[in-house]
Amino acid sequence: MSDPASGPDDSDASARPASKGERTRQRIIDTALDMFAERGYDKTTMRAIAAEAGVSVGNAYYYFKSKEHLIQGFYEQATIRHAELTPTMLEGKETLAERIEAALLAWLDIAGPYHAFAGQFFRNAADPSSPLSPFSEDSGESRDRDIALYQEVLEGSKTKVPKDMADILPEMLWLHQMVVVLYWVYDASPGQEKSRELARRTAPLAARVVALSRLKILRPLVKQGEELVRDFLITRKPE
Amino acid sequence: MSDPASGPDDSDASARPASKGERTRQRIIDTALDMFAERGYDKTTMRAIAAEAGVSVGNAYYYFKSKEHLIQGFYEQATIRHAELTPTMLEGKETLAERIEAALLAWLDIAGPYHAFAGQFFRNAADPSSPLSPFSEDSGESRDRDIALYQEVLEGSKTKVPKDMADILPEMLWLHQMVVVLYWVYDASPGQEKSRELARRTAPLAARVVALSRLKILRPLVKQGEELVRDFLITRKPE
DNA sequence: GCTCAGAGTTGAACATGTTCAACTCTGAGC
DNA sequence: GCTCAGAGTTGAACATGTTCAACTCTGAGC
Repeated sequence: MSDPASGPDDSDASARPASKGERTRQRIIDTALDMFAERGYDKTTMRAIAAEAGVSVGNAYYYFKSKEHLIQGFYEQATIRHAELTPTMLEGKETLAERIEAALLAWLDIAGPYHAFAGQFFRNAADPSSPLSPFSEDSGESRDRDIALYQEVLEGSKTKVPKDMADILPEMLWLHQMVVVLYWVYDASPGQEKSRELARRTAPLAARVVALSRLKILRPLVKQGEELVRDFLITRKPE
Repeated sequence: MSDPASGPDDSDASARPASKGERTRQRIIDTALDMFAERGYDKTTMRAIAAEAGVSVGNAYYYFKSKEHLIQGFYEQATIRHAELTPTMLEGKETLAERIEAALLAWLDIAGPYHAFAGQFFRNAADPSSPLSPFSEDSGESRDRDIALYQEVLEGSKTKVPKDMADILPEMLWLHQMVVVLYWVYDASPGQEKSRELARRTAPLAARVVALSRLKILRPLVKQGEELVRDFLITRKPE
């Protein structure tokens, strides 16, 4: 049962001299992502990846349960870099709109090189039965990292947030990002410029919605929306 | 170039004695959907479908470019039945909230039996490079049918709709449906009861948003949201 | 009724993801 | 330094989606 292929050693980038296994694993995923970016997911066979990485096909399967699981490496790597890159871009930005925009653009910067195989990537994201979906248990770590980032986006801003919404706002902003990412996946414009435009135009809107949420007339609406998110979204990951 | 496998004869259910080809095609898709619903998408091999339908594997590929294209048959069939079923369910319903809810629940009723392989279905929906995505050219007919349905939902209601929003509202309600469908795909609750609850709770919210959109304070927000949808969503399908 | 272009059909061959029994290497424990 | 459990690795065998050259059938046009 013990799910051998989920990765013999999944641990963080601690010290540890990186066992032989860890190095092999890293070599396989690096090779795979390079090849995906270069010639696309479908065009890259497991045999080719194995050959290029200097291992046998079977060995690749020792570390990654399936070809699709290699994609999770992309998601993981992307959120890690997103978490690294965003704080720098947030510096000096004080309005919520600017900060949201910065976080979104940072993501687009990072994901850019992989746009070519993004479709294939999202194929998995949309399949709940596979453990690769951003909503799945397996992706929990990556997703949480990204949600935490939006908490930072919020906390550093001057915008006052209604107390009872503070908890779920990061989740909602993360959802907003998911929408942008979804658009990006479909974006055929050169350099995915339209996605960047979407981020730029959508960020102040999101910020304004947050600000307006304090209005009396909107109170019941906001309240219900909040409950909705709480009941239907957060429930999903029991701790 | 002429894309032979997209279906030698795609025409509507007109009279016409149904050529041999049409019948074969129908037999294949019927068999496939049955088997998908029964044992799942992955577990159903093309060989099995062909055998069960009484044709050769190659013949199945004559009618459907790939296994995934069989899934488009599902989407098509679902929207056709949705368009048939909803009007009955709308009868006597006058408030916008009730009507939206009815349309959503109708969809859930229809899709219910296929929930088991919905994940696999959405895998395609999320891949823009494949022509199966609901946003793609190929799915245009099905999607438009569904959007038209929401126009009916709106028109039959008593709620007054701001003139400048009338055009895009059906699209927005369709997007709303997409969100519910997306949730449904991930829904692991027995009988997908949570999705129905989501539809029920979300319908009045959507209706209220439509109603509130006339408020002066919200005017700029609504205006921008509308432009956003127009610029980023409707652009997609040039005519 | 005959002809023939093209629709319809076949199944073996191919491409590629995945599994598995067998082997080799590593490093903790003595 | 020896031992051995278990990590790491192999490649042939397998499963299944897809292609394609060859064949057969159909029905419009004469």
